[in-house]
Amino acid sequence: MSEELKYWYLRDHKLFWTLSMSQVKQLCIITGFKKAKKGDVIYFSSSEVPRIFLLKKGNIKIVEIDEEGNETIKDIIQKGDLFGELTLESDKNSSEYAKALTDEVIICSFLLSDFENLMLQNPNLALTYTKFVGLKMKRIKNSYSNLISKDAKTRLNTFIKEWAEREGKFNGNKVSIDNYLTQADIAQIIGTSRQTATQLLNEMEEKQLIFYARKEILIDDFSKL
Amino acid sequence: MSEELKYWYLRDHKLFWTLSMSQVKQLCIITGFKKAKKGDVIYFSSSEVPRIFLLKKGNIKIVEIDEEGNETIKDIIQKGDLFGELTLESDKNSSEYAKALTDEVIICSFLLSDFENLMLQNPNLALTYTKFVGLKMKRIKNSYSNLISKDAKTRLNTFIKEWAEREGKFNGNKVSIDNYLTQADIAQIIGTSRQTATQLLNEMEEKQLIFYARKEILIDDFSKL
DNA sequence: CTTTTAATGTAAACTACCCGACAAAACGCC
DNA sequence: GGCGTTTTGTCGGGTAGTTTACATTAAAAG
Repeated sequence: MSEELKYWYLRDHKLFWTLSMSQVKQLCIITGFKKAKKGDVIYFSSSEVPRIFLLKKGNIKIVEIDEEGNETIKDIIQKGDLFGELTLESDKNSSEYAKALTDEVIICSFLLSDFENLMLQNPNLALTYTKFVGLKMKRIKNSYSNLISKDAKTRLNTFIKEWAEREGKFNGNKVSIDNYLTQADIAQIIGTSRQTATQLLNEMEEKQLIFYARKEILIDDFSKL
Repeated sequence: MSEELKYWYLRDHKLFWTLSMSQVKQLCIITGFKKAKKGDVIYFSSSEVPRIFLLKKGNIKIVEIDEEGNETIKDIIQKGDLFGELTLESDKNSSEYAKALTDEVIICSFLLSDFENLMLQNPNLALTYTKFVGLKMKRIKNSYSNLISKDAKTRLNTFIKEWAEREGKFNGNKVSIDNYLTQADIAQIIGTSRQTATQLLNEMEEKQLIFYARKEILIDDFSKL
């Protein structure tokens, strides 16, 4: 990949619009993973040097393994999202890592320390970044409070709706979503067992609300969801 | 309350250590609620002008009411914590508000816009603040992922442990916590019904792990929890 | 085109938890 | 000190969702 292109990836992001080209170059991007296969582990939060990552292409999930070996999905990252040491504070005792959900994944990364320096020079960046983190927090809060108070059916429903809104291709009331998740993934996200997720999905299919396939999900009428 | 004291309340907070006195004065603190009774509503997130609040004394909870009128606890705020428009972005359609949990509550507040200006002048403040918000996000994430993957008993257990660590007075392995929560509050926090919470608390009492009273909770041996 | 592996479907037993209903106790107030 | 209100205690019936266990189907690998 050309030198210029690497920087362009960053400039492309809303967060860096206020910066000059030379400032962007200060961030000194290092990686550009490619062609990670589905299921590949691509990053550990406990990596030596704290970094911030930017996903340019593909989809990944952030998961955590607890003592008993149970995997919990922390986050789904999509094109354009930042992830990693977003809190500007490295957290040694968390065992989070990222798994590719799609076959082609492109990631930029820069050092946390470089980013901090840049923020000191450019208060506007700091402000934008804080709002950025704040937004992320708000999203997380929302999705979690859904998980707690609603039952599995409602959770699945809101998940599908949000997914469609974020990534679906709309065609009138019909929506098609590029499906890079298995039913097990979906189950994890909405906080239920794989079997219940399957049942609920089939239930929705019987009601002609959605049509689930491994590669694609079709919504017949978004307003009916 | 004396003018100087108001500013002192802010200077006292870690977040503002890097600021000069005159800078703190720019924030132009306005309120200082006092003697709110338990259960009193003291703040609406949808207030006219976006603000950030600082709790100087007492304890409050942030709750949200959904369409059906169900109350969900969003956060427990204690002495020294910031709350309000932390994301630097006002959110009109959220119906959050704060309720006093203790009888004496003192709150400082300043305008979001003043704070933003100050951050632009002082990048270091911006950096510290971002870390602050980040930390909050991490805490929220943790407590929520607990809610999802663990059962009620474990949830109660971790809640009590964390509570003790944050606020308990340790005396060897014995801990005493100043209890400003009802069992119904605790139930809300750990995401279960009041009855289940009562049962579990009594169960722990039978096992001599804790001794619950309305004003105080005693832990016989913290390491046994 | 066949084999292997991963993903989906289905069913029954089991259980943690919710919900309603009511009793007892503790606290605040006149 | 008595009285209303809030908080806590207790009991079952009902159910959503887990778990185990296995069948089937779709996709990848050879």
